[in-house]
Amino acid sequence: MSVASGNDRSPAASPGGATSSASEREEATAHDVLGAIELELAQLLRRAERTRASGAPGTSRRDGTLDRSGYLLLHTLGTHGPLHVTALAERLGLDGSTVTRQVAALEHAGHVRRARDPRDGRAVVVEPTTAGLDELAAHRAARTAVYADVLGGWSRLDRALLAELLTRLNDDLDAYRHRRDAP
Amino acid sequence: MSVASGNDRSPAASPGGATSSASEREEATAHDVLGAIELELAQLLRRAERTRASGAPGTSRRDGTLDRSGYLLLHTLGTHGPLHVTALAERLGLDGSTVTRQVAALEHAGHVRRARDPRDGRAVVVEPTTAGLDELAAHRAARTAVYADVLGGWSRLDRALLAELLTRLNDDLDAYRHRRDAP
DNA sequence: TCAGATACCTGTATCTGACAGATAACTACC
DNA sequence: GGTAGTTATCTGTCAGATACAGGTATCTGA
Repeated sequence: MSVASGNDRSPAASPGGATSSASEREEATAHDVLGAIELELAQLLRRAERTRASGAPGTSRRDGTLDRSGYLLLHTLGTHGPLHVTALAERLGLDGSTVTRQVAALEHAGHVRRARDPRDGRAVVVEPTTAGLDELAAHRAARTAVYADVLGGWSRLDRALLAELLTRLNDDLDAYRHRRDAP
Repeated sequence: MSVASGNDRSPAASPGGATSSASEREEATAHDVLGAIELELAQLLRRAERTRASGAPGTSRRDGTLDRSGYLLLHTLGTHGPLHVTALAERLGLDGSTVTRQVAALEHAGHVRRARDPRDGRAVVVEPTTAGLDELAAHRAARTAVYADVLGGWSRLDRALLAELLTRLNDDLDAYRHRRDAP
């Protein structure tokens, strides 16, 4: 499990020229690490798409269980309490129409309740039902169990590191997105 | 706020083993960490899906550039050399039909070349073209640049840690998938 | 009151992938 | 050789997640 053993002889992209100074060599290394992160993330994401399509880890749906979108939406509601569709979209980083559909699906499954906001006739307050929260907990436990299996060989420290680094990565990706959207 | 303060993240025993009767507390903590990992990954993956749909980081297509699927396929070819469709599907963890279509798209764009295997008339050998490899390198540079921006505030050590942990995570997810498929 | 902003919903399109079935080619065995 | 079974690929069809555009209802301020 050597550190990022980049067994990756991509035909190009090698910073040309024999490196002379240490700083140049360091930059090349930094670049490689970024490339490795980029590649690993791409692979991770594609794998996840495949996983979602088939029924592997925590997926099922159509029988009342949650897919990832529903899971994250419900999780947001469970964490922040009842929210408007717009607020959900904002927190989830999604288009409002997408959230509308996800909420509709969750409502159909009995996981959330929708109600007009009495103080704003345009707005809809989305609130988790008890059944929804139960399903959320069960789903979360199932997903966590999968990761307990996947990460069975990891030390506690490495798991903690992964959790923290992923959190930071998410935060920084979020910041990046905002940086790009705003200006 | 570097995570890797003590640079020994080796699978050594948990530091501060002073906790004696706290096995219950430790289990709860371990569970929380798994839950955090699970949640962060779910968020990461969903974010990526959104990113793909809009045009943010490394997406463009239709003008000869690569989407993520094409990128990974081309990368596999660049790393392993010419491969059959089946071998590609196996390495990418995808259904053969999916690879067929991705290869067709890449061929249309001039990024790969297809040829019947002379030793097996059923098989098709997929090979990257020079243009494809160039595009791969350019694409990879662009994506790497995005991550250089996203991870701009990270220490070199944390980046290296992330790269390693992601690599291990991918490997273990792969192993998990095989464990589930085979038996 | 009326214009504009806001919140949500619906219609439509795209991207990615899977599964099932069709076709062509190879392999074994009699 | 002929026939059956296997394998490699392709094609048809479907589903999920999401975006964008446009529509309707509602609110807000002058």
